[in-house]
Amino acid sequence: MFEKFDVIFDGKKAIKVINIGRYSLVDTMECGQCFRYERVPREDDYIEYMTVVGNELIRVAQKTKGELIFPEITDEVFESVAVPYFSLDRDLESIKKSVTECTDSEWLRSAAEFGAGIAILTQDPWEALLSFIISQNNNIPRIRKIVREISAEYGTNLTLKNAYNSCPLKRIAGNPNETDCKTCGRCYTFPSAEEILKNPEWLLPSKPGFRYGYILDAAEKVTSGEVDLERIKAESSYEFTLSELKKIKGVGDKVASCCALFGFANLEAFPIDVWMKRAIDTYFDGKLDPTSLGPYAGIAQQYIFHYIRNEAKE
DNA sequence: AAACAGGCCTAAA
DNA sequence: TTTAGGCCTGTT
Repeated sequence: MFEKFDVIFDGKKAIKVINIGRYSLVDTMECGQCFRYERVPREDDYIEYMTVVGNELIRVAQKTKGELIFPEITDEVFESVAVPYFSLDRDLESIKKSVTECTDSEWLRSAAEFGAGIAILTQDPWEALLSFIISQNNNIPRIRKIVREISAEYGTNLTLKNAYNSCPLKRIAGNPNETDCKTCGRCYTFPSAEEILKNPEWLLPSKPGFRYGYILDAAEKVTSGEVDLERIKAESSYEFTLSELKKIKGVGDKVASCCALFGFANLEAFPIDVWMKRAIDTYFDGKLDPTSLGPYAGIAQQYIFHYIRNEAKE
């Protein structure tokens, strides 16, 4: 179980968390499970990100694996937002142990060792659903751009609410205009299904292309309750999550399983995309039964995904 | 300039 | 039940 205590960071009160295994902030944020993270440039050797979670702008920094610092966060936001989102309650080491005990593959064991610091975030199901609908036949920079622009179009700017007392992203080189939040789009809340349905044409400037109809169908079915996200969460069954989400046009196995894993915490979900297909062909003789990997097959998937994409780099 | 990007839908075997 | 083409847009 993690421990937390107050520290001074950037001259202000922050919360430091320790005893979270080998938690790696970089690997967790950049393994492709979420799209709204932003790296904040720093002078020192901390790695810092900011991200919008629900109605909160969260900053998080790391210098040493297994330790996290949340600058300027209140205890209330830490407990109610940061702990669940960053899955600080999950024991990464025992998850890794479970995965390695479920396989004979030396390659997968190496992948698990390599990716032991990856935590599966617990994202908002609706935002995850839309993000992965947008992700299809698309690349990550553009996915992130579309999500940002949709947020800026509909959402609320959280900059002023931030105790940082200014935009934490002023230091980000990619921000085209330091004073124009709408153009930057990084500090906005994500719109609800109802909000999108009220002004669907606001989606168009982000150029979602053929995904436009899919987003609309998702918004309609979620608003009407035909796809009941609350109930899916309550049932907490992977099979049920998949079958419900696949009622939405544009949601197939891959998008549904990503949403199950990253939005509904169905940790046995095993999304198979082109990268996974390649990995299975190359390292598992073309066949790998996800259920054989146990209750944390989804984390195994992340190990594999992360390993094939980064193995050569380190 | 053609192919591809962390898919899915539809039509046709 | 499986397979090929097409799809918006942007980048290489």
